Amino acid sequence: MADQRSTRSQPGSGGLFNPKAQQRPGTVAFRDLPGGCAACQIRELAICQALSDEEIASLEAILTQQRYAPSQTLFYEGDPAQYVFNLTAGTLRLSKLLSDGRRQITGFLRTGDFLGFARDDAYTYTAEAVTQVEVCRFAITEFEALFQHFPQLEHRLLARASNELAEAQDQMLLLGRKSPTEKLASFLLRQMSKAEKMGEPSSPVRLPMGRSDIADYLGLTIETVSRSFTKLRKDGVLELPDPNTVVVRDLQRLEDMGE
Amino acid sequence: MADQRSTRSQPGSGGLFNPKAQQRPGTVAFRDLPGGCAACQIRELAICQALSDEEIASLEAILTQQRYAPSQTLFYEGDPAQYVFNLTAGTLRLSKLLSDGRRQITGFLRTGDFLGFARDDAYTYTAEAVTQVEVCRFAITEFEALFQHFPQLEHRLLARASNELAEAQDQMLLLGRKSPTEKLASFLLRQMSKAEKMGEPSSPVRLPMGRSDIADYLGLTIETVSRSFTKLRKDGVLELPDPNTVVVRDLQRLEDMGE
DNA sequence: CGTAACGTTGAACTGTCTCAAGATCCGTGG
DNA sequence: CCACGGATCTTGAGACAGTTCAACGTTACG
Repeated sequence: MADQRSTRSQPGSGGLFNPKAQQRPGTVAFRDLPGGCAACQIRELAICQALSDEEIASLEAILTQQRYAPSQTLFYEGDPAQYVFNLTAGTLRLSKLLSDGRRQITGFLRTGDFLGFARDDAYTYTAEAVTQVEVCRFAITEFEALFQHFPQLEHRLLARASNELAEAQDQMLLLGRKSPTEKLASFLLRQMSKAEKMGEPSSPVRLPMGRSDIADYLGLTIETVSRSFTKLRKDGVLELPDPNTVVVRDLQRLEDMGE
Repeated sequence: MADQRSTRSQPGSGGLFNPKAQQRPGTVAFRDLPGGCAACQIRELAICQALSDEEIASLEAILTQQRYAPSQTLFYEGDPAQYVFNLTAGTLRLSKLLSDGRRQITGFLRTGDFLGFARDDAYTYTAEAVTQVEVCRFAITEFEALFQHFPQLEHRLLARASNELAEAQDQMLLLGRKSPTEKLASFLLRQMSKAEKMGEPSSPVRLPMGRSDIADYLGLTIETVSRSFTKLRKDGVLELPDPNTVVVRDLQRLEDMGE
């Protein structure tokens, strides 16, 4: 019934049982962007997209840049929500836990994604770095104050939220009704399309997360994920030079399985 | 893409194979609200909440009221998105289909809920009436035009979207990691809290949807849903005077099972 | 070179689904 | 008023997909 051994403690993790967790060890606030937002590479991807100079300046005035090492936590489910974030580099996972340790990952975030909105002033999920991560961090109160003057910002957030909602519904269909192989195929297709959207090649897909993260994202065990990879490989749909690199050999068949 | 037929034809259904389906048989545009929005009972629940008189007037100018009979369809997944809706009475189900007919219900909507935002101008899910339903319908173009003048409206929608997103994540946790009994318990608890929020009694909960809808919402079969109900009943947690009425006998235990 | 984390594979188990039959409720018509 | 048919729900028995438990392989790193 329960997937008890939900692993979680990882090396270098600034987790609950690390006495220094409060200090977010390894987290660094830094300023290494000469020219500021104006020179930001990912402006086009993020909420900053198509904002006026005045708006950008207002955002820039209240942001702090931060770095997180792999498996470090940005915040825990239930923490009082103080900040919102814009991911400028790396991959993040959002997850929720049941009291016995079963975990569900609700999404992987990439460069350009936005996170942090909460309900009743508490985060409803945990956010952890999968890879090395860089974010722009804003105090929620300051961020929301900008809405008054820049409705465009809120408009952009609503568009993003609608999109996330549609993705969440796709994921519900996946979790509730797809077989393990279908789940994995859908997952890989989505990773590919996201990579493509960022100008990366879509065929040798690089998966930054491990099998355990994939399992908890797809509602499976790591063994079933591994077996599904093996099945797709034996069927000639994929090649796996290493566990984190997927070469698609037969896109048509992958698509047939995914939808 | 959508497999329209998917078992689900129900008596009185205005489905695809009904020759009059294009006309939405039984759908009635009506005006039976003397006094208009000003007199609307559910203003406090809906997006209209706390809008100025001017804003309400603008909304009222572009709205059409409509009625749908049980199992009638408001729109199908993939339809070009022309309208957004505010549900003023009854219960609605949102669902997505796989090509072979497997269905996932992504949510049940109640009085006061808002629906219709789409991606790329097409609806991403199907919306059907569970009970008799009444809605206020707005043309999307006209509705969005209001954002320019009334940012408050967009603010309200963002708040709703954030909330829906949090609920969607709860549902992912449910679908991916909970056992059938836990799923049913969580479902009942949520129905109870929603009923309570609308001033209805929380203990004899009325479930407007059938077992098949519950199954497709929880990612189970109807048989497993039925067996889970039976289990909760035999354990003394519930009573079931009839299949659509749930009396909670042991709330503590229900809560323990749900989370 | 040894150890630990991660991934893969195998064998057995078990929970959920599938298939099938019976029970219940409701509207309709004899 | 009661019999009938259809839809929905419940219950049972058996099959099977995915999990659990366990061992082994691989890679990275001190």
